[in-house]
Amino acid sequence: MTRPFYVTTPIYYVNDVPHLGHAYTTIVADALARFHHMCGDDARFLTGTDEHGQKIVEAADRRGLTPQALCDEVAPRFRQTWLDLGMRFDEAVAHHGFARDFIRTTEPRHKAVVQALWSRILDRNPDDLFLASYEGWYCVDCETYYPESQLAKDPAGAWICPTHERPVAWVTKETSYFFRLSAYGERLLEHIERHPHFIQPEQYRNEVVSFIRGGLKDLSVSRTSFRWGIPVPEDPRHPGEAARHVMYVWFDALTNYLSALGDPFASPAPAVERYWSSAVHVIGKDILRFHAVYWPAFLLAAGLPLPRTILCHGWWSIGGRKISKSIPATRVSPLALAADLAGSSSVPATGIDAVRYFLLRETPLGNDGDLIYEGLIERYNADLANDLGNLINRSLTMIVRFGGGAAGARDAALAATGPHASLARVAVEAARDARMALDGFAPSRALEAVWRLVREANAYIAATEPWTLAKDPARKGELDHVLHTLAAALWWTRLLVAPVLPATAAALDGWLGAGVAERDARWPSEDGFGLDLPALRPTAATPLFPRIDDKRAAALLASWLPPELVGAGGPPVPAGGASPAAAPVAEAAAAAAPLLPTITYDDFAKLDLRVGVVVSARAVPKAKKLLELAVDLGEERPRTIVAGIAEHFAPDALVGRRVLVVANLAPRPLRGLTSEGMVLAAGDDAILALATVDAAAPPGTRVK
RNA sequence: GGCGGGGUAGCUCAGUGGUAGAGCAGGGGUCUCAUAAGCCCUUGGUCGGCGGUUCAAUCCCGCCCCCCGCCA
Repeated sequence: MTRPFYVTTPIYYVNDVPHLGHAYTTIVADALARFHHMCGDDARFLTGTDEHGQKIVEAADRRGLTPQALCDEVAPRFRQTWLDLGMRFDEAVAHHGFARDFIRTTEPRHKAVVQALWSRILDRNPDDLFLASYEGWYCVDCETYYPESQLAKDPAGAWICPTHERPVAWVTKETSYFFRLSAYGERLLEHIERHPHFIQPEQYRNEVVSFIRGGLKDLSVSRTSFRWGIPVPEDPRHPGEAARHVMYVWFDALTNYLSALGDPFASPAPAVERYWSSAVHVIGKDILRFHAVYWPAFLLAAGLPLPRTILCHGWWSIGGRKISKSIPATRVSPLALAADLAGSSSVPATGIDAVRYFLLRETPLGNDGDLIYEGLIERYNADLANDLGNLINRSLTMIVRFGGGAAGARDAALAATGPHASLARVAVEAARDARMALDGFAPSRALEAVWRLVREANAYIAATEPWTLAKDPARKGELDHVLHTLAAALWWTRLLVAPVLPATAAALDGWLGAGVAERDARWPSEDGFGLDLPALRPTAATPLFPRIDDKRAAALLASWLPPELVGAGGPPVPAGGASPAAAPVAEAAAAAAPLLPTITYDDFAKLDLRVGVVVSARAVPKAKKLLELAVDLGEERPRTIVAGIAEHFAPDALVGRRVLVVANLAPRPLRGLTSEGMVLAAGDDAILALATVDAAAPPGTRVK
């Protein structure tokens, strides 16, 4: 009997437009499900949409729709996004080999279980659900009451919710059902104590513990102010009262994890019994408390087992800016980003792989991440284009060219020696380390481990030089072994990257001619390197991850960064503090690099800036970035100036241009030349433009 | 204010009681199967600050500063 592994994402608020934050959570869960399936576990994946609550009613009213009609219209946005990202639902078992489910809280199967859960709590612990009235500030978006100490004020002096930057409403004396959360503090602490992996990573565990120790307040779990929710079941203690209430959104929403498995109180309840105790809830840190405190308390009250792990991750920001409605540029569409990255790839779906790779590799799970577009391109080029994509391409080319399309033949004696043995050792370590990392929910570590194999395979090619072997018929056996080993390295790479890079794995299957369906691919066993190859019929590949050259990088950056945010990639904007209304402007201004310390006029006067005219320009041999310029400053002879602008300007394009030169800079030896000054250019890491003058000032003219 | 996490090379991060590592970026070299990719070599750090324990601390203890989070 295989081990069950049940992984869930939060159900997303149905009226949201899917953005990178949603995609991150879902991709983490998806990669874990794929990994566990490959390890032979009985994996199961769940995501869905949260469709009840007052804010849905408001949104529907604005559009003149019924709440249900609105939900039916917009719920497919999420489903389709995950489909577009390669996660099938209907035929999931056929494609991935494991079950995927998409649940909506308006489905009958969900409502029935929520009501059953409520009734069960009422049966077992009637005191845990009681009527009381309350009043206070309420944020519709959070579905939560707040004391004034936790609220902020907008410029007009009105209280607003700090998370949603939206006015809170004063709700008076509404009678509602309360859940006696205060009775569960000790039991929750005990569970957390006994199950060290219940809340991960550990920083969040500590947070929850201290929150519980601070004392738990009873929780309002129903509403009478709107009807768009799951009705509270009849309460014999208060005839007629229950009919006025619908359930508090969190009681409803959290229960999806269970309702997707069927009725937990039915007998038998096969899916619940099989999967529930293995549940891993992947969540963002904003909803930690609901998952690590409220949800387990509900379950305890109902006498149900708790999920295995609450896996909490950080937030992504975009160029240092929190993802928010007020800054549209932060609402990055994962699909649009993937399409941009795919560019001219022969396999467009690898754009999705690139996004998945970046999100999982860039930042350790649990930490906040920041998407800096320059960094995205850098990582894409370095890891995916140069290392992985190029490895795939060059290896298959050689297998086809030098091996006639056969994957060669293994030579056991040779395999135990030199670079052959070394590659095998690294492969085994990569498989083991990546497995341990993913078992421990550390995808960034796992990818790091896998890339040790990718690099070693590139080094293996350099060490064995198949092109040299191919010239000497006497070394045919050695060549065959090298090609076989390369095929083995590709095969293992294909397996190890598959949880994160499914499209890459599929493309490799095609090129390798491996007759193994995705659903049957298994995580490599530790002693199988070179021995576990399926029958292969390799064919030539085409570039999977085409390198993004400077020109395309500039175009992509220009399209990603709207004009008002150009300069992003600088220091993050300080969180909080600034008043929400003023935030966009303040953030745009703050995006520029911080100023250097103030200098005096005397400091400035030490600079001798001159207008120069470029007389000639040529690339400095063997230097990527350097141009050797001859610049006329009106002196006896032109200055030689070595400038690091070769990646952005062709030599010919510079001749005749007026530039600004620091003329009294101490000469500096560079590449066997002596640079006698410095050309001013705009841009920090990436040069954007040369500084110049707007009229034909003669060479040597002082600038101040 | 309380609690927690963190402050290590330009960037993103590992790490250990014996005076530090990886990837990227930078510099040099080199092969040609390959996406001007790869491979090899290499420059960078008083491991936030000050004390203490120790033969020895970046790692242990105390105080302080800064950042982030949760709570009040």
